[in-house]
Amino acid sequence: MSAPASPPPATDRLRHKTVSAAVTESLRQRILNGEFAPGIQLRQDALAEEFGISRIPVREALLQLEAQGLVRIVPHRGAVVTGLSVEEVEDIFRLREQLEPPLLALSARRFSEADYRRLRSLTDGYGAALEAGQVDRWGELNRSFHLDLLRHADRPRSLSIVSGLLQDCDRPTRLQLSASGDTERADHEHTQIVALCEAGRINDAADLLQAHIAHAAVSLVAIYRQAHTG
Amino acid sequence: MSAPASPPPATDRLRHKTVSAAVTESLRQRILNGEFAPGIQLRQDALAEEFGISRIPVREALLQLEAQGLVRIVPHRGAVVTGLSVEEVEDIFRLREQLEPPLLALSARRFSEADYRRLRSLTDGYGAALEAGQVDRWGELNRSFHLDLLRHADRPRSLSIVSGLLQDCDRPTRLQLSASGDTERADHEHTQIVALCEAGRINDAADLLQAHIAHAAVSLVAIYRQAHTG
DNA sequence: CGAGGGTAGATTGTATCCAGAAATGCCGCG
DNA sequence: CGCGGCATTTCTGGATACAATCTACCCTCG
Repeated sequence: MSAPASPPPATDRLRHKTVSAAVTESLRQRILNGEFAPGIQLRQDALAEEFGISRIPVREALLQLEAQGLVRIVPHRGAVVTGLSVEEVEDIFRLREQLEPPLLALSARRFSEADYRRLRSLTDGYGAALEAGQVDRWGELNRSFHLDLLRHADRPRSLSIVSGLLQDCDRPTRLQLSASGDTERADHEHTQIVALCEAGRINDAADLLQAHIAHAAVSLVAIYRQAHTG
Repeated sequence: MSAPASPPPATDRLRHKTVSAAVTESLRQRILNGEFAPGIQLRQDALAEEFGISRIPVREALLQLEAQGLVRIVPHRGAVVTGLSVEEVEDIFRLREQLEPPLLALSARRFSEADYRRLRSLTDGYGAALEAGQVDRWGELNRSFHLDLLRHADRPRSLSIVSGLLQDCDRPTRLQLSASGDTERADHEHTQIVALCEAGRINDAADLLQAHIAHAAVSLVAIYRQAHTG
C-alpha cells in the first residue's frame, strides 16, 4: 500500500536507526496482533515490495523474528508464522508462575514513589484500554506492567527470559480477551498487587501474583484447547 | 559456489544446508571456545574474506548470534563479543538451580534403557575428555548431558530456556576447568545422578542435581569474581 | 601549545543482480 | 482415468556494487 516514493521521511513515524530494525518491529507487531496468523507463509518479495524496500532488510528482519521464535525459517522454503501448541502455552504459564513471584519479592523492596506512580498509571491505562476495547493496547500494557513489577529484582537474565515469556503470552491472551470476561478480575488483581507491595506485604503480593498468573493460565488454556479441538 | 578454489571444503567439514548456518555455527563455537574474547570487535569484511564468502551470510550469522546473546550489534558500529558480568553468571546459575531439578523429576520417570545407555556414554566421554584435557569437548558433553537428563520432561519452552542457560554457562565454565580441580566431583555427581534415577530415587536425584549446580555456581562465581577484581 | 572543525578512510547498511533449489503444472504412459 | 517423470516457474540464498554513516587523523585557529 501507500507507495512511499520518499526515502528521507525516516520510515514514516518509525524513526528507527536502521530499516531492518523498523521492519522487524513492524512485522513483530503484526504477528502479535494476529494480522499474520500462525501457518501463514511470509514471502520476502511481497514484504519488500509492500515496504518499498529491498529484500535484504526483510531477510534480516525474518532472521531476528526467527530468533525470537515468532517465525520458523526452513532453508529454501521460506518463513512461516509459528503457532503455540497447548503444551507450550501451559509450559509458558508454569514458568511464569515459577519465576515471577520470587522476582517480585526481590524487586518490591526497592520500589520508590516514582515506581508506584508508574505502576498505577499502567493499571489505569489498562482499565481504560479495556473499556475502549483496545485489545492490542492491552497486551503491551500488560507486558509493561509485569516487567515493571520485576524491574528492580536485579536479575538481568531472569528478566530477559520473563520478557520473552510475556511476549509469547501476549498473542494467545488476546484471544482470551475477546472471548472471556475475566479481564476485570485481572485488572483488579493488578491493582491489588501494587497495593500489597506499597503496604509492605510483599509475600502476600508475590502469592497474589502467582494466583493471578494461574488464573490467566486456566482460562486461557481452556479457551485454547476448545479452539483447537473445535 | 563457483569461484573460490574449493567450494565444498569452504566451511571445513561442516556440510550445513546453508552457508549462513555454517558460519553461525563456526562463529558460535569460536566464541564459546574463547578464540573471540569478550570485547573483540568482529568485522564483517574480515570474516567474509576468511571464509571465502560474501558479507551477506556473515551478517545473517551475526544477527543470529546477537539473538543468542553472544554478540551485540550496534548500528553502524559493528558487532562486539559480549561478556557475562558476575551478576549475570549468578543469575544464570540460580535459574538453573530453580528450573532443572523439577524438570528432572518429570523426565526421569520416562527414561528407557536406551536413555540410560546414552547418559552413561556421555558420562564416560566426559571423564575421558577430562583426562585428555579436551576442554572444549567437555563443554559440549556437559551441555548434552544436562539436556539429555531433561529430555523427556515434555516442556518445550523450559528445555529451550535451559539450553540457552547451559550455553552461556559453557563459556565461563571453561575458565573454571583450567583453574580449579573440582571437575572430578562434577563427573562423580553426574554418574551418581544417573544411578539414582535408575534406582527409582527420583527425588534424591533431583536434589543432587540442584546441589550439583550449586557446587558449580559457587566455585565458578568465586573464580569469576577473582578474575574480574584482579 | 591545545582545542575545534573538516576531510579522508574505513566500515556498515541497502539495492540490484545472478544462481540454485523447491513447488507447480503439464504431458505422456500404463 | 490415474500416476509418474519432466519442464517451467517461482522463490529463496548468495554475490557484487553503491550509498550512508561513523571514526580517526590532520590541519587550522585561538
